[in-house]
Amino acid sequence: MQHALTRKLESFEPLSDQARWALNGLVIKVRQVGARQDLIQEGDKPENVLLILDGFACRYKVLPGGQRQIMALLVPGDFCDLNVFILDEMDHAIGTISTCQVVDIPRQAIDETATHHASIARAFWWCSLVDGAVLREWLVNIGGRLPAPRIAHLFCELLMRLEAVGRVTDNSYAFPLTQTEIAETMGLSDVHVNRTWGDLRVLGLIHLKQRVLTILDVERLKAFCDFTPNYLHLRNTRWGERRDLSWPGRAEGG
Amino acid sequence: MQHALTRKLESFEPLSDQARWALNGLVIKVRQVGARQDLIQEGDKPENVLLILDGFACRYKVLPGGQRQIMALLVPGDFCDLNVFILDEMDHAIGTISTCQVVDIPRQAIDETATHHASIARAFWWCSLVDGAVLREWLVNIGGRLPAPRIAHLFCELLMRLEAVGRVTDNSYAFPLTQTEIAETMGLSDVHVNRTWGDLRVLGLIHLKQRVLTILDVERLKAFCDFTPNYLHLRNTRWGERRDLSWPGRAEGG
DNA sequence: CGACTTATTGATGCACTTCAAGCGACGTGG
DNA sequence: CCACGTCGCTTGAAGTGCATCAATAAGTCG
Repeated sequence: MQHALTRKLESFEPLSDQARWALNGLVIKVRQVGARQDLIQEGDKPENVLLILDGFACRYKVLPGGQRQIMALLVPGDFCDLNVFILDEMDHAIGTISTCQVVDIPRQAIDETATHHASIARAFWWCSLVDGAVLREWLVNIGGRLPAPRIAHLFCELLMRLEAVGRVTDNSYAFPLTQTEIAETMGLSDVHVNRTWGDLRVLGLIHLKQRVLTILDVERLKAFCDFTPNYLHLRNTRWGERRDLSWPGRAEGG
Repeated sequence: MQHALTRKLESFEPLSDQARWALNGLVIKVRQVGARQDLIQEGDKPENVLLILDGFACRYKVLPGGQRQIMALLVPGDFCDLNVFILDEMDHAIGTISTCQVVDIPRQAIDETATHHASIARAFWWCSLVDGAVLREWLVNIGGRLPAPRIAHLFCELLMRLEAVGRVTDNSYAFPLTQTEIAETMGLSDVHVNRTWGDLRVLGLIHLKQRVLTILDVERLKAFCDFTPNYLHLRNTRWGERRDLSWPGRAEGG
């Protein structure tokens, strides 16, 4: 079975067998990390690139008041930082939310793979750009949307991102965040997240049981929060419009 | 006089004369754009990279309710999008705030310059990474800080970013944003921005006159909003800690 | 089973939004 | 040259959405 990274990259553009094989070559040294552990701390200077193979992690900063702000959720197939080594040191921390399977990929291996496979280099670029786009959408979400659609938007986004890596069945996916952690990502109090959550439940939009979230009515949830998936730039999935780019045989260096 | 881009890149690492010369070669086809004009619209597929040489611009999205959310401020030396052409189309718009001088740089020219000058390629990478870091800090700002420190933080960040491109004198810089535009970046109402602004003024922290903002007490303003400049990853300016890389005589062309 | 974390609910208060009106600066046209 | 419109800033008043504090219930892990 192909792992999350390959699936994700192929939601951008198809890969040759050689490219897929090269990607598999990156995934050695898998390790298991428990929930709520730091993978990287602020001030670190990581030499390896981290890849999340399974589980949820997050980027976060802690404000002087002690409150934590989560800035991004990392799901299977997501890189922690493809090119941090250019910077002097990490300006934020990365921690697990659930138990995670993490891969340490030497910087050199990334570079070499990208050099030998133009399609992978392009796909890595695409990852970085989409990460930025997601971040911008989060800013819009927090800055501009009311609490209920704000939370709903997160659920919609995760539905699509997890779908792209094969982690969704029947509009359900594993959702390990506590309400407090949702509050930390959404700039709300945990109490208010709870009440808003209740509203969404009453509206018949979502259902949560044993850390599995089910979207009861995808279209209604999307309409509820004005979810527009263009910022995820998926084009090769059932959500992304499949464009007629008709790759003329991809010219893949193999 | 060297332009903003060169200055900015040199706040990351020093450049050779050849590299500086190559950068100058990118800056042809300068055009003037009036205030409050769109440079790029959502859905566009730009072929050129835009560089802001002078003035303020912003990234923004418009929510269905009609409200605008500004997601980033672009100041002299900032690229609009170094690598958008990998994506299918723009997921947000870019518009000017003040009158701007903009350069259209063909994608090919960017690629060639980066290929021939490793230091420039690295510096371009650094630009992208810092853009992301700024975006994350904005998320923390909007999600976690109260209105007064939130606005103060913006002023601190602009002070340093503009300082890096030589647009600050005596802790003053041109500040063309209206209070409504500040509100649109901060996720606040314009009325509340006005009141909060008044608070900052009463505290003796800032002073605005004829679109020139003066930070009256930089250290106090920084302390007020817990400003930590590490996320800007400057190391070659008077703010960034100068690391003992021992450049043999700054090679400051001037 | 007992300790601890997570979810839920109530009560209280204030920070922020919204609506609304007035003011100064600026530009335009009669 | 002054009347007028527009735009940005300022201030007031009113309502409420969200945070905070607090206590209980439900779930989870040893």
